[in-house]
Amino acid sequence: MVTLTFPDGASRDYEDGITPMAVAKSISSGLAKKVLAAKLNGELWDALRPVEGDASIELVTAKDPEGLELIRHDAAHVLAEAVQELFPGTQVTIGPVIENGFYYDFHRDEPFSDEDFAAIEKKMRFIIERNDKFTREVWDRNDAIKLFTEMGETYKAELISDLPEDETITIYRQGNWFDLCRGPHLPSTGKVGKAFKLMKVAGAYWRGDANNVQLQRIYGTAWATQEELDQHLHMLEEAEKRDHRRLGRELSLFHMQPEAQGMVFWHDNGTTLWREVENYIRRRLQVADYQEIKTPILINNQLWKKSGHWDKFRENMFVSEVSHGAHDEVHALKPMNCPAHVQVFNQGLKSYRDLPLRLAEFGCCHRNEPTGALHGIMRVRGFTQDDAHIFCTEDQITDETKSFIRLLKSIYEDFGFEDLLVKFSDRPQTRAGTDETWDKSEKALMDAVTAAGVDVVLNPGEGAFYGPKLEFVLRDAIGRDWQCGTLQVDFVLPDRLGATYIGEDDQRHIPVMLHRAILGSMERFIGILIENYAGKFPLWLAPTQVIVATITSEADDYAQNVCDKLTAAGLRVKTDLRNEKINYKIREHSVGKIPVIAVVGKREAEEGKVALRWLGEGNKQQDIMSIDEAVTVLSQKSLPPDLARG
RNA sequence: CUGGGUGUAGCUCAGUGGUAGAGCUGCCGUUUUGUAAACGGAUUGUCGGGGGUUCGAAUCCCUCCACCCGUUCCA
Repeated sequence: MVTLTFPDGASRDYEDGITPMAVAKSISSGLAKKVLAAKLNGELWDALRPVEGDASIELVTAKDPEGLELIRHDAAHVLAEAVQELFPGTQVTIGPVIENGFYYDFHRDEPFSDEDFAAIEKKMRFIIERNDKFTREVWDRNDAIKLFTEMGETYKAELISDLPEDETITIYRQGNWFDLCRGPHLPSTGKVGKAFKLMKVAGAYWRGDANNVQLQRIYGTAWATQEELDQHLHMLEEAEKRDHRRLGRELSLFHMQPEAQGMVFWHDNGTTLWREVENYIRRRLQVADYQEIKTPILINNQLWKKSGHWDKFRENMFVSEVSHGAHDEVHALKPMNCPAHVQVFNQGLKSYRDLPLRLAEFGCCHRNEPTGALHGIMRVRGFTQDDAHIFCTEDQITDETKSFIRLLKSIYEDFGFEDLLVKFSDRPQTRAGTDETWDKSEKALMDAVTAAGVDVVLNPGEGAFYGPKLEFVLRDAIGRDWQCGTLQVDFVLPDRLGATYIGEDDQRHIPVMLHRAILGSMERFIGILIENYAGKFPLWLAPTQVIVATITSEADDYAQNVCDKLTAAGLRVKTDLRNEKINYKIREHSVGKIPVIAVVGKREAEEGKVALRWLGEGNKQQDIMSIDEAVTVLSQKSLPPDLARG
């Protein structure tokens, strides 16, 4: 007899060896059809595996996150079986569940291609149709290794030998096919359903190590229902439509070309966007008591040797060698701004009264990233950081961090990002500084985030070698995460570069340096803005805010007059006097994502009015008003959020 | 860095050994237009670069480059 307790607190007795499936049947046949697995005392359990003793039980269906994971996991198994049937000689390795789906890594000499997908999917559907039961078998370790070795499945055999001694080795069977697997699984392949799709094939290393052989990874997505699959595919389409590379071209924001790989040619529109973002940050920093500076891009390698970059970062730096008659000089483009900022700090004697000293720069950095790492304007070789270094005492770390987080959150919110994830990375294996220093700086940082009321996710051992760091990740309009801001505590660099201040005790002390960025890089952040807004920028950011479009050429002079008045009020305005129908102009500028179209025809010209049409899905509403009113309304609405707050 | 894919007009793409194409954009003309595409016309090319095979190459082979998707790394 076993006693099972249900989530509602009720408990029932069942005979020994009862399965969760049988439990479900005892409740209702409808539930029995839906049940995929169970949670026994919180542990996921096969629906067909007998219960071992008293437990709390929770039945898992496709509606539960765990149920969806099982569907994806089993889809991976079905994929593996299908592939092995269609491509004999292919070895299986691992096939985990990932966000939105699953993948399976195979070893096969010939490449898979997208064209194989149709056949594989067909075979998968066949296996699912067949509805084979998943059965769990516990194996002796050596027997299992022998089994897989004899089958030629060397990867599986290797996996088993590397499992901890006390681990139970389980094999799951589906029909004639089986796989090493911890489980649990669905009752049968049929429960995987039809809402799956193979997405792409890519290379991946065995155990993620580039020194190992390369495997072929087939990615798939799987969902509980067809609707969810469709929704997911739709989201992907939406992401493609928002792709900043596409919008960058369509809206003429920027372009890139092979002669300057990983560097951006900003066009007029993109530059306007940049300038608005930069000016906004500049205003925020000014209020937050930062000083803005500008330091050289090209610096002699003597400094990089002192800072340690020449040792640690040389392969990522662009180096310039120039011959000056007899002697050569070696310079490098700065990959970071910090050493240069210390040089500014070092000018003149600093007192403790000068601290905290916050030096900010829109610093243009270059890093020689591998080609494969580049991606549009999100990951480039030449980028501008909204960088700053706060020189302070150890006691000031907490307060500085607190006010930094407050500033960062407020800035993200102004751009429409409400969701923020903060990662806390503590001491790495190889590090500089004593344990006491690390204890102190980690505590100061942690106290600060707690005081700022932010939850953090621990990222153990991922800190910089010179100190712990915070990483700020924001979530965009379609649910994607982007790492932008960062704050790093540094006890090393100020020491190396000889930064000191005179303390209250009249002695020289070494300041702590906080490296911090909010947007991260202007390029990436603007890329994120493009995708987040899908090119439909809020009025204050829009490269062109208003188009004055005429209905007939009789209104040309009047349109120019309207344009002049709006421009004089500081708005970014263009006229469209072309010999085209108003329908044509409205469509074109709507597609061009211009926020406001000011339509003027004979009527408006006679009455001294404008008809404002706001960008929006199927928005036909227009506001008719005098020119002066339009100036007032548009000036008000185009204020950046910080200025709008007054 | 490694695996796969792609590279043809400004954009999206067709063209698999025999005279380089379509749609959209742009340009010119007609149309003076009332809220998401008026009509007509002409033009548009180192077929990613280089080399090779062939009577003949966008097409086959070699090589280099860039981009895309993964992996990795990061701002």
